[in-house]
Amino acid sequence: MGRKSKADVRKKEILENFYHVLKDIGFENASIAKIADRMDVNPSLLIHYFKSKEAMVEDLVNFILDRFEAAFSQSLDGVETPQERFNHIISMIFGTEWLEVIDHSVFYACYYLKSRNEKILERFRVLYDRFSNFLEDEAKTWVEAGIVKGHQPTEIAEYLIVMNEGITFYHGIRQDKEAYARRAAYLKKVALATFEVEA
Amino acid sequence: MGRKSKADVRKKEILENFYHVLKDIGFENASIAKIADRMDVNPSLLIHYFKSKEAMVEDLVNFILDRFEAAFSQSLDGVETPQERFNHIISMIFGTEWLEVIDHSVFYACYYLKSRNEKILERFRVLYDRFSNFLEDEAKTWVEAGIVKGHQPTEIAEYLIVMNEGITFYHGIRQDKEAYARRAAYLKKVALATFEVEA
Amino acid sequence: MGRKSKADVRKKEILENFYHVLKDIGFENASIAKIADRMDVNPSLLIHYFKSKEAMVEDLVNFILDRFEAAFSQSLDGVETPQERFNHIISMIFGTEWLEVIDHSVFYACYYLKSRNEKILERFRVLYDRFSNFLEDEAKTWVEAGIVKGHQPTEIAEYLIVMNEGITFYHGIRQDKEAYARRAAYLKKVALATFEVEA
Amino acid sequence: MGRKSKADVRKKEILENFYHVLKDIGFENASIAKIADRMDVNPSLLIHYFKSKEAMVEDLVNFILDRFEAAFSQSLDGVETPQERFNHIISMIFGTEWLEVIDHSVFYACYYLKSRNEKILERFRVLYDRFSNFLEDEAKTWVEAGIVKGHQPTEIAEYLIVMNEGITFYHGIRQDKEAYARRAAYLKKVALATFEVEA
DNA sequence: GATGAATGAGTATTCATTCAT
DNA sequence: CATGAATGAATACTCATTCAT
Repeated sequence: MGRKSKADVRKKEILENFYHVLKDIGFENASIAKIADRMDVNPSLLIHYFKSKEAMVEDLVNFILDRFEAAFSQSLDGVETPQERFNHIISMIFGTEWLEVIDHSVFYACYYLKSRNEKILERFRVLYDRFSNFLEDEAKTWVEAGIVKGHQPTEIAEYLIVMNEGITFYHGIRQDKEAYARRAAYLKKVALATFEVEA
Repeated sequence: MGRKSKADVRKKEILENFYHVLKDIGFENASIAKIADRMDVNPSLLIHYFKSKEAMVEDLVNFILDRFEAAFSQSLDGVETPQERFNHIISMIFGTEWLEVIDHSVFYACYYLKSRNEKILERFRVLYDRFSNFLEDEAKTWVEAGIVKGHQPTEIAEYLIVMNEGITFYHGIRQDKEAYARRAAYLKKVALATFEVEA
Repeated sequence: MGRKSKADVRKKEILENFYHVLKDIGFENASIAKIADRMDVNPSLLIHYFKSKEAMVEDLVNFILDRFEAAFSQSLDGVETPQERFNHIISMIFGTEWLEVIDHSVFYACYYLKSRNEKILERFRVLYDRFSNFLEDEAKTWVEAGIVKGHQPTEIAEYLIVMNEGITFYHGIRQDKEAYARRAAYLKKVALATFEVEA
Repeated sequence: MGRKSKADVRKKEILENFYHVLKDIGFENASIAKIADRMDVNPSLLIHYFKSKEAMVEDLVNFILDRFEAAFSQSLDGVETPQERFNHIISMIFGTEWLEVIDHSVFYACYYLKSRNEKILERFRVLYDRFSNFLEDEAKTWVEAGIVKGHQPTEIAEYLIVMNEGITFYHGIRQDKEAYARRAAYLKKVALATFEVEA
């Protein structure tokens, strides 16, 4: 009902290009002119669609965080039993595909921006609220099914999020695929032990 | 012959001001002119000392990461037995004083910069190498003293770092002191269980 | 769709002002800001049209050398017989109107620039190629009509150019109208003798 | 009597470096800092010796024009009979060694400057006065010796100067050694014919 | 919907220069 | 003699933005 207006398509296109400019030349060098250059259009066209750069940045954060959610929920499509879903989610939390959804540098640029812009902070909160609620809901089924023991669903959710963020952050410095794999494997093992999961 | 060099003192002073400008108005709004304004000196003086803004940013990262190290090692001064050191370090990893050493927004601005500047990345590596080695050395004494069981020193070090970064990152979004305390307490409890520490 | 382009008109206007700034305050003092000041517009408007100062300078050289050509060919309009054209051209080569087309100081600033900018050098080459070819073509008709004797058209062309440049250069130092006239008269007489022209 | 003060030596050294900076990066990019860089000294030292940049530029022009005179008179050392001196001077006027004394770009930068600085103009006048007087004196001996006929010494001097400057200027655009040689040979032949010199 | 003109504030950096040491 | 601190004005250029077309 109500197909996307041309403006929405154009805006998405612009954000796509914005993302790539950020990836290519960095947050500090990105500008409306550079994005327009990349798209071969006039800079004022971007202002026409977004009113201001700030609004554009806010929309970009939405755009990027949406991608995260989409990638996450998409990859769980069709996975149905609690046990399967548990395995799948654990694999993702300690896995590497995660990192390829959004460029590391762009993601942390957005994360930084949350400290400077209330709307962006709010958007991050929504994302992590949803993520946390989602994991909590999942954890309930795991507890009920006896897959994990001895922990509250809320606790499980937070544990997984913290682990995931910690690994990602650390990997940003030690960009070594093997070390990442080794570290992730160890932490996954620890997590399974913590939740008393049987091998 | 020649005028006495004030470079070291002056540079430090400039970096101090740079840090506060970043904290106050953000990375994207900070400029040489703004720092100079704050110091009531001429902008070209900053260039005189640092040659370029890029060099200045690099030095700033050093300055900030040095502070971290200093704060950490200082707080352990005079703590001597393995047991006491273990308690102390665990308290810091899961504690809150950590967060007050450097402004959250400034820290993540620096973290972001590492993706764009090889020298900054290297500086981060050095910091985490040292941190990791330090924790590893500590962990050896804990293992030897039978305080922690069933894990390699390297593993223990990485576990603690990942936990600490994950909590910090997450707290950046959920800036709620009570939630932080609850979460940290839970994760600390889990950590102690993982390492089979007796209460 | 889009706003009507004023670029050609505006660019010419800017170059005109650039020329006058150069004439008034010299190459070493000329700046985008000074030109903009003179035009009562914003400096960034000049960048808007020329992209960079270097491009602007290149266009200025074109603009100035175009003027030379225009002045030269214009002054020959309607002069038709070889003999009349010969007289006219000799008058110009050894004449003074030449000097008033472009300010001496600006011309030599451009000439200097050719050593530093390949495009400008090329533009000078094109000018002198055309000038030389033009004189050669004229010289052919002079030889055929028996006006000049004993020299190849190419030689005649180069002789005249060298003479003209030499006189101009020398006059730059000895800025004395009478001395110039005397010198030019003498050299013209010599030239006519060289080419065996009957008085 | 009175050996050169250290200041004089140092000043010469600075001018030497100034000249090379001009040659390497051009008049528009040269600065006191760049010269000091090249010499590995402090910029304020150059000001210490020359009081201001303008004075430095003026001294540079002197320095360069002195070189010209020195090169010219040196090359005539020991050449004694009028006929020999005539041959020698004609060779130089139409020769190529001339061009190698001072970098073309630097020379025309100085020539340009004469339009902007009265002292520099005056220095050029002195040079060409001397040059002209020198050639006039020589020409007298040539006339007396019957080597050249039918022209006044003053005329001969001016003819030679104009020719020389014209060739040099033209060569700046058509930087082709062979074309230069051909052109110079032709103009030399014409000059000898003009002065009725017997082969 | 899209362009290009125009602005005005801002950027980092360079400049010549002065002065204390 | 020489250095380095410090200034203040200037540089080309980029920025986001507005507005007319």
